[in-house]
Amino acid sequence: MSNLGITPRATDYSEWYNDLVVKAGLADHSGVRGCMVIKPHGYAIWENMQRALDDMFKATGHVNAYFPLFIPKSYLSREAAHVEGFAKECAVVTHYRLKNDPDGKGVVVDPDSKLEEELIIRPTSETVIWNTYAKWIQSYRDLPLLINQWANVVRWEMRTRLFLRTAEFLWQEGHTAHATWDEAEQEALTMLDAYRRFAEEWMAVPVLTGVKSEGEKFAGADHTYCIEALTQDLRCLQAGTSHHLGQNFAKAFDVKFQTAEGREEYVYATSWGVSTRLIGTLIMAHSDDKGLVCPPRLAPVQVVFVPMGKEEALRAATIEMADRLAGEMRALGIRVHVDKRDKESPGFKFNDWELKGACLRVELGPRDLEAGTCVVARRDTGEKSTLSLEALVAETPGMLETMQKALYDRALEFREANTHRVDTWEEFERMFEGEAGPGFVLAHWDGTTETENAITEKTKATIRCIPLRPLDPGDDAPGACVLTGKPSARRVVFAKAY
RNA sequence: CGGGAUGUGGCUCAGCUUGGUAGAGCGCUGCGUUCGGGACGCAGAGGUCGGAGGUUCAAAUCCUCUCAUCCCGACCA
Repeated sequence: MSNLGITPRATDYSEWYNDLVVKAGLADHSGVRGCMVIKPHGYAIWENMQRALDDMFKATGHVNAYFPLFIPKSYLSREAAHVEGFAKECAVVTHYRLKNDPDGKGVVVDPDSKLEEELIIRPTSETVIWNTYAKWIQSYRDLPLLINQWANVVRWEMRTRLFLRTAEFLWQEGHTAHATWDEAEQEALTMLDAYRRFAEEWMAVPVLTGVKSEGEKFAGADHTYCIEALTQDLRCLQAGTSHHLGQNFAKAFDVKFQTAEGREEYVYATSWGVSTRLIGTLIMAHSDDKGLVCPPRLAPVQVVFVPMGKEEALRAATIEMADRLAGEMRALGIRVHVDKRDKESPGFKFNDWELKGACLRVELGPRDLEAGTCVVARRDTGEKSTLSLEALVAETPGMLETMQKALYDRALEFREANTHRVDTWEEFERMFEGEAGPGFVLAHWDGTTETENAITEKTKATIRCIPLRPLDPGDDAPGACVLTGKPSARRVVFAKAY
């Protein structure tokens, strides 16, 4: 009995998160340290995300390609700043052969198979890609080069959380080359905006867009843009990044092109990515103590039918009706499931599908069949309504849209209620006291890394971003740094980060 | 990489102090009764107690080493 249900959020938020991910069948811990198994139900969310994002990339002129998993060690040494960022968490391949253990059972690494040059499992692909682009780019006519890849990457993390931080994760990385600084800048901003739209329109998660401070930016970038989401436990979750790499990688890999005027110049670059972490973001934005609440546009199961009936014949009749209606919904492109399990009671199925995040549940019993009606329950509000069977299919898309919008509105309201403006150090410190985060705290900062570090050391708060647009017109007015009192051009966003 | 904890059927755990040849609940399989908010009865299957050494007539239990996982810190999409 005690293993029914999940830990309530109020009891322990991270236990709740773990329970939800595992019990809703999204992912599981694997036997491999730091790595998770993404289960079919979780992978289905990822597939829906991939489809939507990929369409956005294609619509902005990008094409997909695939680059190697292995990176020769020498490549990584080419761009110094970038190495510094990743060196501590790289998996390294040193041998290429196993042999039977001469002393017993099992296999051992064959010492004779040592690689002359070790291979690094990509923590990100800039180096392989720029090594390749150097061969592809000669003329301004080869630009811009707009390529994306869907891939796995490995960062040897010490502490892992399902979806949020694992040693291996799935993501998408776009890598583009441009003739001018401005064009690369435009690209970085375009993709940032694609991420923002994806978060808002598909995930129903409002995000802040901004630029990272020097300390928080991608090592190797000139500057880094990001989208930042707020979780239910009032922490900040970086959901996507878009980097203007300047000419850093072009210089490191000698990627030059000839301009129309015949001059030789280094190209300008961008890279941008989002990962399976988005699934964690989604969960922490909308879900509740009953389980997953998934925005309809990404939900693997948008509608679930629970047919019921005491006697065999009645049950058969409700199943038949459910199948018919489900067929009509599928024709409209709705993702439907008919739960025909015989051994589970309707009550069990209700709870089970709430756990798994089906958006709408259609209860179909003998009494409904007789009356020509059904009961529809909405996952986010729990609200139940009785609909006629004739109206059901036609009204479903509208109900899904309503829920999609309601989730966004609720999340936005939540963020607004948890965004604070703070002007004194006393108040700032108080906000970050205790375990729970305070949400977003907008405060003035003098712009120096020293102050940023000092604030983080004192409060555990980090600068999540410098907003591109003020959330409130007043946020862009000059003020005095919350710690040092030195001049500040605008408010920046502080939060406790995941 | 530091500090703490835990490894016993698929899952959650008891047994370990005081060594004597392995248990419960859930899940699973079969049959029957059930079915509008987490159903029930009966009958079954399933574990060399994380691994390797050691002590002992005898080890899940005691000792040593090792591996793995989880929590708390430092680091991170």
